[in-house]
Amino acid sequence: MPTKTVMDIGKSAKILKVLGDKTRLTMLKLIEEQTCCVCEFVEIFQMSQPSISQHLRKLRDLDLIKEERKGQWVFYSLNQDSEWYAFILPIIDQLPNQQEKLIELEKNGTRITCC
Amino acid sequence: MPTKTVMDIGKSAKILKVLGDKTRLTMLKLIEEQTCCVCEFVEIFQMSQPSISQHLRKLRDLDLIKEERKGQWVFYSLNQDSEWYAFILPIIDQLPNQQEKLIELEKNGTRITCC
DNA sequence: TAACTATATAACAATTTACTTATATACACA
DNA sequence: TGTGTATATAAGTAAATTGTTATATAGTTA
Repeated sequence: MPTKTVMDIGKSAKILKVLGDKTRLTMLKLIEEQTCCVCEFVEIFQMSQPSISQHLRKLRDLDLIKEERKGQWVFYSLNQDSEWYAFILPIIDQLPNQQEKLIELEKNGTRITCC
Repeated sequence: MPTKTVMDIGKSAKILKVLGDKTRLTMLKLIEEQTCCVCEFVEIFQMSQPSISQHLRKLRDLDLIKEERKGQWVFYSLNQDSEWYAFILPIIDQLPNQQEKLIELEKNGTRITCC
C-alpha cells in the first residue's frame, strides 16, 4: 500500500484531465481487471497504433499504469502501487464494465495474436 | 436523491474533462461546503470576470452546479440533485480543503462586498 | 429615467490536444 | 544476419481550449 499522500489540487486536476478522454478512460476500465496489450487497444478503438501509444504514454507519464514486456508485446495494467491509485479507483469503479469490447475481439478472433 | 443512473463512459469522460482544470476543480471544492458568488471567484483566482463566468458556465452546462440570484449577485453551489453528484462527490471529497482561500479574502476585506 | 454594479456573452488570439503519416527501435525467428 | 511484427517517437495539422478585451444584459439606486 502506498503511503497516504497529501493531495495537491493542481496535480489532481492534471490527473482528471488525463482521465477526461473517452479513449483513455475506457482503457483504464479495461485494464482494471486484466492486462491488455497495445495491439488489442488498436483493435478495440479502431484507431492508429501511434495514437494508442500516445494515449498510453499520457497514462504512463502520470504513473497510473504500468507496462510489462512479454516478447515483442507490451502489456499494460493499472498501477496499483501508484500514489494516485486511491484517487482514481473510486472513479474507475463507477464506470460501466467494458469487457464486452474484449469479448467482441474474441468473437472476431482478433485477440488470438498476442494472448 | 437522484435515481440510480446507468453511467455512460463517454459522458463520464466529459465530466472528468471539465473537472480536469485547476480553476474549475478548486471552484467545486470551494462550493462543496458553502456558496460563493462570482465576484469572490474573481478575487480568489485573480482572473478576469469573463474568464470566471466561462468556467462557471461549463460547470453549469453539465448540471454540476446551480445558481441562485440574490439581487445583483449570483451565488453558485454544488448541485446535489445532479445525476452526476454521486460520481463527482468522491473526487471532490479527496481534494485538500480550499477554505483558506476564502479566509484570505476576509482578511483582505474583499469578501464584504456581496456577503 | 440615468448612472452604477454584477454578471453573461461575443469575438478573437495563443496554446494545447488528439489525431495523422513517416520513421526509429526492440524483439522473434528463419 | 536479414526479414517481419510490435511498439514508440517525431513531425505536422485541424480542432478544441482558455485566456483576453469589448459589449450586452440584469438588477440597484439616486
